[in-house]
Amino acid sequence: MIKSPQLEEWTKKIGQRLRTLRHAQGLSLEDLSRLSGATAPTLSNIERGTRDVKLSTLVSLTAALRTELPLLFEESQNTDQSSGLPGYDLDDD
Amino acid sequence: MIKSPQLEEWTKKIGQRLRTLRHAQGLSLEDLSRLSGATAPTLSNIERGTRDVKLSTLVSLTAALRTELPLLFEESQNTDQSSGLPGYDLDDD
DNA sequence: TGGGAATTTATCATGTACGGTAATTTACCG
DNA sequence: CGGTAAATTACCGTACATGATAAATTCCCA
Repeated sequence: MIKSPQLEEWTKKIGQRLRTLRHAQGLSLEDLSRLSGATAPTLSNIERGTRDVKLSTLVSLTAALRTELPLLFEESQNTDQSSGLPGYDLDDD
Repeated sequence: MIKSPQLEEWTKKIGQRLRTLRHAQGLSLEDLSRLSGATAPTLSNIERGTRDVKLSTLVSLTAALRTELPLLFEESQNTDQSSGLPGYDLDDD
């Protein structure tokens, strides 16, 4: 895979946003793994921007994080759903 | 690949937008193939929404179409650069 | 500072996106 | 209609995203 600067920018930006969203909800990689179906190592790679991620993966991750896909691409956004969320019930799998 | 309704929505929406953008610039699949590096069959599949496309592909396509990646994901947008474009010079590759 | 949780890294297997190419079908325009 | 361009479909081969799992590393807090 030839990695253009453009692609690198996006993979990093998207990864950071996913991690921010996950942390904002107090989820570990394993938590999100359970919620999304992606394995923890895969999530780690994606959040660090080392993967050429597929659309299907982004869709399932945004669903698991209860956010919208376009949020990952918006130019300037407030990922700030900082603390008080409706809340995941981690026992409900 | 398990295809959720969500994913299907996005692949179709993105495909349609890409095709609209391409047509708006009077490009054939082969034209865009030359500009983007993706082959014409691949482009055909993506535009018809039959592919779980990778981020790198979307990045190169939006670059070739001289548009921005977030445009593919925006909720309501005007893809309407209908007719009179600055215009590609197909000889300049 | 010690120890468990969280994350990262490392393997291996599998599925599939994508390139390349050719053949077929469809669309368009005289 | 007929013919050419455009698009779709069909193969094959390769690369790599991802799952599954385990090991190593880093984090963090009592």
